Amino acid sequence: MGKSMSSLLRKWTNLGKFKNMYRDNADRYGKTTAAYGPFSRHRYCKNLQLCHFSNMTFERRSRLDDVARDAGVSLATVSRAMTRPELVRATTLARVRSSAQKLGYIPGGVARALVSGKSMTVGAIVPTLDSAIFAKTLQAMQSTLSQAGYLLLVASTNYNNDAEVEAIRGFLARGVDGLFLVGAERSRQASDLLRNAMVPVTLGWCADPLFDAVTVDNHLAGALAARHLLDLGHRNIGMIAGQVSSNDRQRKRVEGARATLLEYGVALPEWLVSEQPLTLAGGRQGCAVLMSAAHPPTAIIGGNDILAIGCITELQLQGISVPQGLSVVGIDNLELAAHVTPPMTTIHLPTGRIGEQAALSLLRRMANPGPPQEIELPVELVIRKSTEPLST
Amino acid sequence: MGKSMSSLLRKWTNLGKFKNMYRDNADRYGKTTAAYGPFSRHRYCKNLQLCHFSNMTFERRSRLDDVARDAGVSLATVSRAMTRPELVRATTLARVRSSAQKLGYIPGGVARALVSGKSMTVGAIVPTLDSAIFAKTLQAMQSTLSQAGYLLLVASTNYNNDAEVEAIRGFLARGVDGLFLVGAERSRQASDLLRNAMVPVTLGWCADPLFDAVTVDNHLAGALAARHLLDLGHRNIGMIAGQVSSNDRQRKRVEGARATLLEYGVALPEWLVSEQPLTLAGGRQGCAVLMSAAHPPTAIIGGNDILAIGCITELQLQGISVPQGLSVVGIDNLELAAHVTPPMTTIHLPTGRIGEQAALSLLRRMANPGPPQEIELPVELVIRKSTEPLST
DNA sequence: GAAGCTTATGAAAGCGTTTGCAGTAAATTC
DNA sequence: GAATTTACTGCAAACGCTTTCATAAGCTTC
Repeated sequence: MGKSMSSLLRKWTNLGKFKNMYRDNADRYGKTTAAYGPFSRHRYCKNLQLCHFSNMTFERRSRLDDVARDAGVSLATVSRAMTRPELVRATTLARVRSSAQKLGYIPGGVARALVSGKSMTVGAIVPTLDSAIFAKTLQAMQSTLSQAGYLLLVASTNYNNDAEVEAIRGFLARGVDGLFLVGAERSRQASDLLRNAMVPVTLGWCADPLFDAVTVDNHLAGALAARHLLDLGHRNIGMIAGQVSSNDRQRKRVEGARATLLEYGVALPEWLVSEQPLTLAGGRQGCAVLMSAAHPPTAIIGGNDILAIGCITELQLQGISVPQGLSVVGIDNLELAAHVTPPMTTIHLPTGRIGEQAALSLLRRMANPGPPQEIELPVELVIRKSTEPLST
Repeated sequence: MGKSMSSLLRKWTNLGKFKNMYRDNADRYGKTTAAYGPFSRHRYCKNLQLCHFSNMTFERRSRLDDVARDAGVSLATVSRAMTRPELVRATTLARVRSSAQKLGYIPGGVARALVSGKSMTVGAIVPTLDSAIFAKTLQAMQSTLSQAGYLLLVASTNYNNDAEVEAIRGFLARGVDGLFLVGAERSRQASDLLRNAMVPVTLGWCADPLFDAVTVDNHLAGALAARHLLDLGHRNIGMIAGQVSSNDRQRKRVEGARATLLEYGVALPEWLVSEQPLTLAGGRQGCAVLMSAAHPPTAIIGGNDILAIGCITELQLQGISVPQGLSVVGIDNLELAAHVTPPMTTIHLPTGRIGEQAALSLLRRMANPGPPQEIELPVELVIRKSTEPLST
């Protein structure tokens, strides 16, 4: 109806024949909108909103102009009162604040983000949230960021590169102000996205010359574990690790161990490295594999604590006591490592500090641009009761 | 300089005396903006952006109108091509898509959120990320949400009510489309905020008639643990729990255990309940406290698995073997519970499913409003090796 | 081949903030 | 008390999209 009416109108006024009549159109839009006002999407919904837990409609959230009206000032003044109170007179400020309080005003971060270009959120992409390591890192990160008024968006990839690309794209689309990622290896597509992101990126655990990074020396962690066992006299050492082809942290740890062993003339052949999922079950499975070899090792390095603890469990089940029958050393120093029986020797990685430092790095870089910077955090051997000298 | 110039101008033209000269002002703004164009904030920065890792300036991220120009269509058409491709002609669509690809266009979610009122993010607030339970829940949640195109914002409260209020406010300010919270108890301020939020809220673990919830029967979990020990003949039972005054989950578990014991005429007095931080160390400490009593219990219930595992560790250290010397039962059924020595009897809580169901609940409620709904997930006793009949 | 439908496209009006500039009230100076 | 400076406040543009309405372009149909 409305449509044919307006096409009739078009004929009558013969407007269709004119070009460059944008102003004219605008005028008509003005009138039309006013006429259709109450029925147009925006006008109609503008002051009402459906309540999600009762199907009733309520008044919408209050905006800057509601507060302005209530306080009898302009919207701009309210905005300034909110963000730069030193610019408004004390009496006005008080009036605005009490109005805001009264109306339960909550600033609209979305609009704010649009105009300022800052969303006050950073995104973190980790392989999985369901891991003590990443959980601890994210906890530290979130806590540091929130002190600076930033919120943390999280995504997990399940160690899948395509999921990572999707997550990056999603975060970029949401306009995050910074990005945290684990490891330095990723698909070409992901790298391209990051390089063109124009958003600070900080990597965790491993470094890439293109980005900021908070790292630990994974190679050294492996080396330290190996050296400890060598020092105890072990010469037949096995390792249970994650999938080295897709996990640069695990790969470097294996390489570090291998290189150190080699210094002592001890080989770490493929068949003494069992690649397993990074779970307790994986640790047990890896242990079973290694122990079923012709010459089972006298000591085992876990690529992380979870693998090492799984390994200890399996050994105990097989009736092999730790450390008398076999020494086990882990990497990470989870809280758990100190509380298993026997308390586990492991390489301490400052997991929480990685998150904290990554947050600080992001915060710094958001404030001042500059060349990429790597912060390397120290790793350290923690000797407990799961390792002992080789009994001859 | 500019200022005094313009006040001089004001005098000369005597404009100051006229009221309602907004149109006039607008005209002058128009000219002024055009004249100052290249020096005004927006114009100046509009096409350049500082690169965070090199101090160089690059071209800004491409926008809808860049793609439009490249494809030779209007901005509106590009928008439609992105979000409702069925509305544009196939050939146009292809042209737009290739332009978008070429320019590396990433949609601006912030603007999108502003106009649509949907930010495609949901917020989750948990006591801490650094806990296997919440980590697992969030992992499941994130994974379910991301399938629906939603992103997850997280915050942690460290069991602090004020932090929770801040987090809620922050999330609301960012315009989250849904909110997930743990437990049903919170400060008055937080409740008010949630009630007026006009955003779906889903609670986890405990229910509140005002909101949707995905719960487990914490009372039953405690009861099941107690009944299991009673069935095994134990009559002197202790419990290590979190702080019941501020943690409704833990409190209900204690209450459930106590009620069930009472059915058998067994009391659970205050001195047999040790409140501890929810850590392994807390579990050990709680165990030490209980075992130092005049009549130490013959069985202990852990308010969660972490406490129970800490408890087992402490017992082993004290030379008490589990289950021969003392039975221990946990609550949660973490992956770890099956892998400690001895494998631990515990109450299975569907931790991951809580996250998954909470995500689905939020997704449902964002689509259709309705009265609050509670989904209760089953709990179940899992008997392993840490409990055995009371040896008389 | 004119009239009517249907489909594709374009112009511009918002969405709720921040902020540059202009103008006005208040404070200070002479 | 007039003139000048300073402190505050207001208007409107801009942020990058989505969507409404109008029109233009293709189709049918008689």
